[in-house]
This record gives sequence, structure tokens and C-alpha cells, in this order.
Amino acid sequence: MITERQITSILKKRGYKLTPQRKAILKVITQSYDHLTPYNIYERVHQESPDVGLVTVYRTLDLLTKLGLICEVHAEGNCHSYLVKRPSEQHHHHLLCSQCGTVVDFVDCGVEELQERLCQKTGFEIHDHLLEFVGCCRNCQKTTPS
Amino acid sequence: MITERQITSILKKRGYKLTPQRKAILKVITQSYDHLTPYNIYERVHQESPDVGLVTVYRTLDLLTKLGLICEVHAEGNCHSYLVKRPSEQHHHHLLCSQCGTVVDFVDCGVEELQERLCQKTGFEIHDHLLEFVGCCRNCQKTTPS
DNA sequence: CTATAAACGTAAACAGTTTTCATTTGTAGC
DNA sequence: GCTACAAATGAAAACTGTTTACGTTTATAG
Repeated sequence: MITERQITSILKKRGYKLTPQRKAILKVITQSYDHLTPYNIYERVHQESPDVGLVTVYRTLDLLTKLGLICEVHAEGNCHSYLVKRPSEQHHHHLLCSQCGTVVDFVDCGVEELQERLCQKTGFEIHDHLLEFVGCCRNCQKTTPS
Repeated sequence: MITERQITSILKKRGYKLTPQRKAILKVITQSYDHLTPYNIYERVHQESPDVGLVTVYRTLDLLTKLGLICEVHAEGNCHSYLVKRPSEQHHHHLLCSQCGTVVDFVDCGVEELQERLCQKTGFEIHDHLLEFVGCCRNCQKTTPS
């Protein structure tokens, strides 16, 4: 996981100010293993720092997106859920727990072969792909043995 | 592609009424090879049948979702884009053209192996996955040679 | 042809996100 | 440490996409 400190240093380098609000938001999202909606983040930040507004959460998410520091999570209904990127993993995908929201990264998706096959068959030039797995993590299996 | 007629017959069987509005909406979405947003559908339907409202489009999409006759498309920003299911393909995925929106289905995603590996490694029970490819179709490659 | 429940359109409500604008604040330069 | 200024913020309003409420219309079984 990228640490709060690392992001802080990136912001500084790029000339962005280090406000207490941004620090509070960064703390929340870097310390979470879940994917969080803007409102989720707002709630958590608000507990510790009630002076931070929802609008600032949106603005900070925009900034982090622009800097490429967060990724979206699509599966599980909500399409606007965010997650701090782990370091040095340019190409990676997510495995989500549908109960607790925990996200695990994985790197070797191995779809290149399939992609090549599809290009051949369809004549498409393929630029990108989206891959997510959804399941139940080890912890949640204990609590809800289905 | 499932035909208008096939869906019509499913609706009848399940006791839903065959209103002119539903017929107009079905005509549009069964005849499109793109993924369409509710508003896209509304626009197209509206041209032919100006008496059909946007709310009815939403209601019809709900119905088709409930009956499992349409699927969502996630990649490409808009997460509320829909597409009629092709027949008899229970498990399939999509390849999208980012220029014209055309969607091609493919069946053999071959991620079972990866899924098994992830289960072993993480202890997750994996229930589902989301896989989409995005690229440029043969036609659009001609018009925009990049 | 009739009765009835389902479906419809319009308008209003709602949720999530973005914009506006006046005020506050982090930081570079002194 | 002060100062000046652009950047960032909060509160309120605006916007967009979606859902709900409700009185009216209509497809269909009998």
C-alpha cells in the first residue's frame, strides 16, 4: 500500500498544498483495505475531523485520480468506489470480498493469450481490459458459513 | 441476438402486457449493436414514438433486468449502459469498441485457472468475475488510422 | 363488451456530484 | 516571524441521473 507519507511527498513535489483536510482524507484512504465511496470516506474523515466537508472529499479524489494514485472498483453494484493504489504495480487487478469490502490485488492476470485470440478473430485492436473477481474472504467465511 | 419476437413471447408467458411503448423500446435495443444508456434509448425511441417517456424506459429496463434479458457494460466510464443478451450464452463477456460502442460477445474466457490459483493463494471463495475488453473495431480503424 | 389490474405520463422527490463564490490558509520569499 | 498571493475550503445552489407518487389510460381475460 502506498503510505500517507509517500502521497504527501508526491503532492509537495507537484506543488499542491498540504492542508489538514487532505491529510485527514489521505489517512483514511491509505489505512483502509476496503474500497470506499466518496460518502464512506466523508463519514470516516468526519468522525475525526468534523470540519472536513463532502465537497473536499470529492475534490481530493479528483486530485488523486489526476495524479494516478487511486483506482476505481466496478463490480458489486457501486461503480464509484475507490482504493489507493499499491506501489509499483502498474498493471494489476482486484479481488473483492462482497461481505466486508476487502480488496486484494493480483498482478499476473494472464489474459494476453485470450486478448490475442480475440484480436485475430474479431479484427479489433484491443487497448485495455477490466477484470475483477468477487467472492468471500477467509474471515467472512467464518462469520457466515453458507 | 435475442429477437424482439423472442422477448415479446417471454413477456407474454410471464404475464406482462405488450404495450406499444414496450414494443418500441424492445425494437430499439434489440436492433442495436451498441451498449446504450437509458437516455440513449429514450432518444432513439422518442424519434419514432414521441409518446414514450424516459420513465417508461427506466421501468422497461428494470423489467428486462428482472427477467435476465439484458446485461450491463462497465468499462468506458459509463457504468449504466445496457445491452440485450444474445441467446443461449449463459456465461459470456464483452469486447467493446470505444469509438462506435459496438459490442462483441465472447464465451470462452478461460479465467478458471487464474481463479483457482487466486483461491489457493488468498483463501477466498470466488463466486463471480467481471471481464471486459476495450479497443477499436475493424471499421473504426479505417476511419481513424492512429 | 366489460371489468380490472397493469402500465403509463407528468410532476415532484431524491441521491450523487459539480459549480459558484466569498472566506480562509499554506507556503514561498523576504 | 511577516507578508502577499494563489490555492484550497465550506456552504449553498445548481445539475444530472434515477425513482416515487398519483391520477389516467389501456391491454387482456372472461
